[in-house]
Amino acid sequence: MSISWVTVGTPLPSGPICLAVTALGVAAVSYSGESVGGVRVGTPQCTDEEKAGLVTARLGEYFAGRRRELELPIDWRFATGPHRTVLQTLLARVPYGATITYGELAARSGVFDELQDAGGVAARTVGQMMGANPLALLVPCHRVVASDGLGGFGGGPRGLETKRWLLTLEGVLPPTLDWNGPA
DNA sequence: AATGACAGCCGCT
DNA sequence: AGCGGCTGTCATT
Repeated sequence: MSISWVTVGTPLPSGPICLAVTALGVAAVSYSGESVGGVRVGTPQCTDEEKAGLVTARLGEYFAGRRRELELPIDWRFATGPHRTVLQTLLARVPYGATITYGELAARSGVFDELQDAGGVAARTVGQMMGANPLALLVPCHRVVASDGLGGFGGGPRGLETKRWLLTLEGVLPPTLDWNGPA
């Protein structure tokens, strides 16, 4: 099945994002043109006007604060096994405006042996899975935080800043002085 | 209360 | 086969 790319402008500190779309839906999302899941961002551009328009419109509404759930079709091809299970758990259990810790998500996913989980091993594994998440934004990995703070974020040098921006948009964090999003 | 060591693994190169 | 990376707990001070 072929993959094509759509570029969408955003108010994020990291700038525009690129989305990989297939006939099944969105397969990957990349901040600032980094490769995802071993697939290079770039050509070919998406020529399906309807699909590209839908993606652009939904994201635009989300960033403007007019849409809480993206509700875009997802192609899970780049998330397999436990990785996919954790991502789907996150998508199903953590709604807009809520957060969950790495450890708690690990427990709820049920893919780790909790009795043998001494020292937060499962939590680290979840963190690694979030870092390798091919579906940024669609699967709300920015709502996963550390037990004692914000936690980390990939997506380039502006990663953490981007995570804060998204949490501010969703009302989890108070706006900063340089907030450029919707009220 | 603050700091630091350490344990352990998925996926890319 | 190696390595880097979005954490949490415990033992110190």
